[in-house]
Amino acid sequence: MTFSVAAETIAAAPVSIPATVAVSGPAAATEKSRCAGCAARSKGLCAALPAEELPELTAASRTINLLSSTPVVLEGAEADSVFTVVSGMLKLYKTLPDGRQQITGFATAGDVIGLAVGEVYAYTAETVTASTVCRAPRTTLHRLMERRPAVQGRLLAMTSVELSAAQDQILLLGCKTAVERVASFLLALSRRSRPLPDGSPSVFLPMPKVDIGAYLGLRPETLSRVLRKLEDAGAITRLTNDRIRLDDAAALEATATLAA
Amino acid sequence: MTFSVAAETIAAAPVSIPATVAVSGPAAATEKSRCAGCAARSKGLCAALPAEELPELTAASRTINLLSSTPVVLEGAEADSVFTVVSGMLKLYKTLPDGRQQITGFATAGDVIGLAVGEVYAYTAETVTASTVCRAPRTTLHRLMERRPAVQGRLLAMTSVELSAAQDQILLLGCKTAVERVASFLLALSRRSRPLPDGSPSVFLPMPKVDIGAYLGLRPETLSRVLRKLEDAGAITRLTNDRIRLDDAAALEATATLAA
DNA sequence: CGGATTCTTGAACAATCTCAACAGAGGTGG
DNA sequence: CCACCTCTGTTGAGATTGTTCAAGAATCCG
Repeated sequence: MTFSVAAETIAAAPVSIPATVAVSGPAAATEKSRCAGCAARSKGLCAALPAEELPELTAASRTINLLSSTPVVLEGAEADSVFTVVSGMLKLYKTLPDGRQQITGFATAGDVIGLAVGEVYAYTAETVTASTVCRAPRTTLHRLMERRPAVQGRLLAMTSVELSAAQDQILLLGCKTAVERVASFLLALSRRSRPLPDGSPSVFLPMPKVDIGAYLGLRPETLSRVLRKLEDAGAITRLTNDRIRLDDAAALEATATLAA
Repeated sequence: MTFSVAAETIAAAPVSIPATVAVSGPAAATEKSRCAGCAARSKGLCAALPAEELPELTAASRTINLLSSTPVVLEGAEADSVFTVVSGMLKLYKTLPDGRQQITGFATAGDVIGLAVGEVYAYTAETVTASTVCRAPRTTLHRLMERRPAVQGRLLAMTSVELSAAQDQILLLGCKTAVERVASFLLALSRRSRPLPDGSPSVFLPMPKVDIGAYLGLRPETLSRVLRKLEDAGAITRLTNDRIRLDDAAALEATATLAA
């Protein structure tokens, strides 16, 4: 269940977009205001755009609503578009020839997807929940960067942060044990979440356990066992299937072996 | 291999530089020509600099010669300088409180070291062979980027390539077996090396086996066993302790389970 | 040439994975 | 609104991979 957003439809489609509920160009809202009223206006790359650039971007971009489990970019496909996540969550992953998959990250509102070094996408991006993304041609981004150094600067900053996160993940995958990985993961997520009404930190995990495992380099069975262990130790409580409360963040930090 | 971004120069010295063999300011060569004649002039960030920027860079930077096993930047220390590797090889690593180390990459000529997202370095960089690096104040790099969008663009490109490499490493650490990791590593290195006189590809491994292990998420014992296995299988030949010839690159590729 | 470090090899051990079965959650259709 | 079906998640037991510990060999450097 998703719904459409706005209006026009030009939409070239190099990457197939199955399960799309709606593609919207300019329509519902005033064309000129689509970007201005966007939920991601103040995030990611768009935050670096002055208001006067919005009309061109609005004209060049399309908002797309997607159901869950829908691929947005495919590893190896020609990289001609970039996407900004407006809402929802996507998983980014790489696949080995024999089918093994490694999730390199999860993208949420404001994150940019589809930046490629070469001609093709380096990873596949797929929605894990119903999501809204905004597509723009790669050329538009390039033009914008030439004209606005601030955009390039913002992109550099975002890429640097991602690189730093990737190196943390390398540390996690290369050195840490299963429990340490899970504890680190929960803590990292909790820093980006709002605490529960009662003040205790919690994390929202809309993605399936297999995906969390694929992100942490663990099998879902192992993840399940580790979560049980943490729960038995009183460090966490599984409130629902997709929400965990951190009862003892200090204990988690102790077992997470955070970087020095 | 990995790397960092680029650098420029003025020279303050927040990080101690033990074992320095020689620090050279403007002196050996004509001051105005030091950068112009630098071995890294056409590499990394410097490649994006027009000749007219060189004098300022030369004035702001210092060339430093270092023995092996010498730290250049320390994880957690104030990040006020950036370095460009002129020659030699450095290892970049992160350390856990209990001493476990994960090497995130090796830096060679042209690579930039010390770019930080925040106020402090995110990793330690240490020479693995005697090396020459060029130090510049972070502020000089920032000034240069403002004045020359091309420099920022180059930095973005380098960072993007690094990010892509980091994601490949995440795939390697998260999914691959020991043999697959070693085969992938050897192949990756061989792509950047010159083949032997007889035409067969080979790789130069100046770093100790422990470091290769720390890069691949393996113990040195495991690495040793894997190399023996590959040698027994006829895929490689260990010419010397630091040079391996790839006798059957196709077999290595088959066992490397390269990304799709 | 000698001491020390690095590398290699062996054997036992531990962590994680694999396989398999069951339980629970969510969605569908009656 | 409930029953059914399927997919996801959990749990157990055994198999594997890679690690740990320890000793011997090779290499490096002075």
